[in-house]
Amino acid sequence: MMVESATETIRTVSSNQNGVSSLTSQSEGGGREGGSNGDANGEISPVDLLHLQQQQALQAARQFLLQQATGLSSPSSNEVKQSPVQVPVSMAMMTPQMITPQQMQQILSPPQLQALLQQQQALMLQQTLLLNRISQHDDQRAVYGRTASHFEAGKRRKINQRHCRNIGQSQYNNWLQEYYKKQQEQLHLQLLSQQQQAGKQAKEQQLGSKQLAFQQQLIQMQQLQQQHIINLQRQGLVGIQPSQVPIQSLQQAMCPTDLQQLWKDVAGVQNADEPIKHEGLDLSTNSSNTTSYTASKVSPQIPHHPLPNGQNSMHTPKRDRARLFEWISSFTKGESSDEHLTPYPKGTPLQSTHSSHEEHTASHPLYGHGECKWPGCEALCEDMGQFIKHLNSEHALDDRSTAQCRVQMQVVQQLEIQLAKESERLQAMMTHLHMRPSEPKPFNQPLNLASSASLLKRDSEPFPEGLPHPPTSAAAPITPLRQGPSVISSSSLHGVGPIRRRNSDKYCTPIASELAQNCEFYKNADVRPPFTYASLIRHAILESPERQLTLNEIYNWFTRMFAYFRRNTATWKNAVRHNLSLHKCFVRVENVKGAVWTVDEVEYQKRRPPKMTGSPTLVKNMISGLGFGSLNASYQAALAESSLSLLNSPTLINNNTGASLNMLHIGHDDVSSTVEQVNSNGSCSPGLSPQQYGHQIHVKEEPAELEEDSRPVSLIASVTQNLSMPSDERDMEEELPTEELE
DNA sequence: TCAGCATTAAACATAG
DNA sequence: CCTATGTTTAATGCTG
Repeated sequence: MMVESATETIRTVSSNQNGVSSLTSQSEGGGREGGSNGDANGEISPVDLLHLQQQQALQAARQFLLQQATGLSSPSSNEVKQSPVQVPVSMAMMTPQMITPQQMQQILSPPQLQALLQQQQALMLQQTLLLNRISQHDDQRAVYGRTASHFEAGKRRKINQRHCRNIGQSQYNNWLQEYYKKQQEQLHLQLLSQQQQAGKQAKEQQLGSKQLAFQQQLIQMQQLQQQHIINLQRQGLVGIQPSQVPIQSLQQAMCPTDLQQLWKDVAGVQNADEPIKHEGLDLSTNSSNTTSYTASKVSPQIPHHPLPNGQNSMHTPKRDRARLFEWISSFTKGESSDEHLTPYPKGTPLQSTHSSHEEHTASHPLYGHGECKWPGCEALCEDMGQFIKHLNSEHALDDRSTAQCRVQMQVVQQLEIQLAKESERLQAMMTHLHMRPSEPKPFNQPLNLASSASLLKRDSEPFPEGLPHPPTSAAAPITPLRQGPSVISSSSLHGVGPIRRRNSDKYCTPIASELAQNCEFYKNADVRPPFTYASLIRHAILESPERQLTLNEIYNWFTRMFAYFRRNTATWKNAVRHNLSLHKCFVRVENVKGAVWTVDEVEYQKRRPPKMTGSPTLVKNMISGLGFGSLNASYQAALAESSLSLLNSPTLINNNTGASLNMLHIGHDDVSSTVEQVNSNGSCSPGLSPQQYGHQIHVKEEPAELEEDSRPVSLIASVTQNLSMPSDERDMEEELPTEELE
C-alpha cells in the first residue's frame, strides 16, 4: 500500500511538474495544447488552472494598461468604485488560512490584509501569464512591450466576458469556458481583486510613472510566480479536486508547515511590495501618499527585497540566489524538524532508501540509469560529466528548481506521513493479531485463564500464563489473559529486558510462536531471548526432525537462532549442560554416534508439580513459578490439531484441556510452545504429540517418578491419541527413533 | 521472610 | 593431556 500510494504521489507530482513546465513552454507558443494536456477527463488540471489564471492575469493587466492608457486617474472610475465593495466580498470569501501571522503583522488592519492577499493572488495570476510570455523573450522589455500592446489593444470588459476572452489566445476559450462554469465564483472573486488592484494601480499611474508602475507589477508578478507554481504543483501533489477553488484549494491542500512557509515567502513579497500594497489599499480606500511608496517600489532595484523567490525567475541575482539557498535550507530544516511525525527514526525508511539509491547511482543521487532523476526531468545523460552539465544548466538554483525542490520535499513529507500511518496500521494489525493471534488456533485459546484456571489444578497455570508473552512479558505480565501474545512488535522490547528473565520464561511458554514470529529478530539482534534454557533446549529438541539432538547440535541451534548466544559461549553452554543434566525432562539417550538428548514432555510439564494438585491458588503459583501452563496448551493443541474438526471453538479446547489437565494434573508449561510447534508445522505434528513425550518418558530411565502422574499422563496420552491418532503410531515412533538411531 | 526457580560459576568425572 | 560431554554443588537473583 505504501509503495503504491507513494508511487502514486510521486507520479502525480511529476506529472504536475511536467504539466507546469509544459504549460510554460506551451503557453509561450500561445497554443492550447497545454490546456488539453492536463486532464483528458475534462477535469481541471493544474495546467488548466494555470491557463485560467494566466487569462485572468492578462485581463487584469489589460485593465491596468487600459487604465494607464486612459489615464484612469480618477478614483471615480468604475473600477475604482467597485474595488471597495469587492474587497469586502473577497474577504468574506477568503479563508483564514490565507492569512499568516506575518501578514497580520505587516498589515495595518484586517481588511487591508485581506486586500493584500487578494492582490497577491491577482498578482500571481498576472505573473504567471507574464512569465509565460516572458519566457519566450529574454528581454523583459520586449515582453513588456508586447504585453502592453495587448493591453492597449484590449478593451475593458465585464468580468464574465473576460473569462471567455483571452488576449491573443482565443484557443483557450473553449476550455476556459468550461472552467468558467465550474469556477465562476472563484473567478469572480479573483477578478474582483484584480480589478481592485487595477484600480489601485491606476492610481499609481496618477502618480505619474505608468511604465514604472507596470514594471513594478511585473516584478511583483514574477516574485509571486514561484508561489503560484508551487501551489499548482502542490495541488497536483495533494490530489485536490479540480473542481475546487484553485487558490483556496491549493492552500487548503497544503500542510500547515508548507502553508506557513509559503506564506512566509508571501510575507516576504509583501514586505517588498508592502509599499505597493499599502499604497494599493490606500488607493482603494484612500488615495494619499502613494507617491512615496510608489517611488520606492517602482525602483526596480528594490534593495530590501526580502523575498528570495520573488526574484524574477529569469533574472536571479547571485545574492538572491544565496537567499534562495538559504531559504531552501531553512525549509529543509523545517522539514526535518517535523520528522517527529514519523515514528521511525530519521533516515530510517526514506533516508535509507535514499542512501541506497545514492549508492546505486554511484556518484549522484539525481543521476541514474543514464538519465537525470530530477523530478520531471528525464534528460538522458551519457555520463556523469554530461549529467553534471545538465544539472548545472537545467537545474540551477533558480525559482523553478526551488519550487521543484519544495515539491519534492512535500513528496517526502507526504511519504513520511504515509509511512507513519502505515506503520501505525501495521502496529495495530500486529497488536491485534498478537493479542489474540492464535485465537483461531487451538492452543492460544487455552490462554483464557479464567476458564481453564479453575479447571486446571496444577496445570491451571498453563493457560493463562503459559501462553502469555515471552518477550514482552519481560516487564511483567500485566494481564495473564492476554499476555499470551507476544509479538514481533514486542520483540523490539525484548532488548530492554533484563538479562535474566526467566520469569518471563514462565509465561514464555509460547516459545514456538514467539520464535517463529521473532525468529529474525533474535537471529540478528544481540538480545537475550526471554526464555529459560530449559525452554529453549526443549524447543530445539522438539524442533528437530528426530526430536532429539546431541549436545553439540543444541549448541548449534542456540547459536543459529540467537545472536545473543554467539558470544559468551562458555557461560551459556555450561548452562545448557547444566540444564540438561538438572532437569529430568531432558533425557539422555545413548545413540550410535554417542548420546542424544530428548525431551520428556510429561516430565517437562510436571516439573513442578508435586503439590500442585491442591487449590487453584497453589496451582497458579506453581504455574507461574514453573511456567507450566503450556502443557495443557500443548496437549490441547495437539488434540485440537489432530481433531480440529471437533474443536471448533476455543472454549471446547480449553475445556478439553482443562479436563485433561485435571485428570492428569499435568503441568503445562510450554505447552503453548508445543502447540505452537504443532501449529507451525501446519498441522499438529504427531511427533510432538504428548504421546510421544510420554514414550520418551518410558524410554527414560526414571519412569518411576511418573507413576503417579503417569496415570494421568497415560490417560492424557490415550485421549490425545484418540484424537490425533488417526495418522500416528507415534508410540512406536518415539522410541523407535532413538532405537533406530542406535 | 521464605520457598522455589533460573542462572551462573565451578569442581569433578568420564570418554574419545 | 586435551577437549567435549555430563554431573553435581553452590551462590545469587528474582518472583510470588
